Amino acid sequence: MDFYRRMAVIGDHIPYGKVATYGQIALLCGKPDNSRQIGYALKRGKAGEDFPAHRVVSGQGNLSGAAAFATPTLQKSLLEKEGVWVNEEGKVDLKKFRWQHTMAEALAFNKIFESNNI
DNA sequence: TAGGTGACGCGGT
DNA sequence: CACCGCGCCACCT
Repeated sequence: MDFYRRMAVIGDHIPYGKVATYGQIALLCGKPDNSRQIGYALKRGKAGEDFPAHRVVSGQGNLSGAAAFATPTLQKSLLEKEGVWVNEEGKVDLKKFRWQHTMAEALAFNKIFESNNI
């Protein structure tokens, strides 16, 4: 199974104006313990150019920080542009803005993985 | 080949 | 709240 290709599929479905956590994406990829690999993949562009990296935050709602983007405030501005509030600490309220993916969506991803053999 | 390092997460102290 | 420790694993030294 191709973790990064699965990740790219998920990235296509993270809704505009919502965020997903590393762990959530790892889970949807079928590897619940591989949250570290999500960060690694984003850093190296392994999930493709189209992946909405700015919509990925930690399990506590923290943005990735200055190092991960071209400018220290890029992720924040990208999120705010889509209506996601980011507080002074560089954190988003997950209760409000986390992508609440449904079980049906998770199953749909599995079907996509299956039919594409990834 | 062994050991260290992360855009992480969870549990414990 | 802060700071461990551990699991995880692709990639470096």
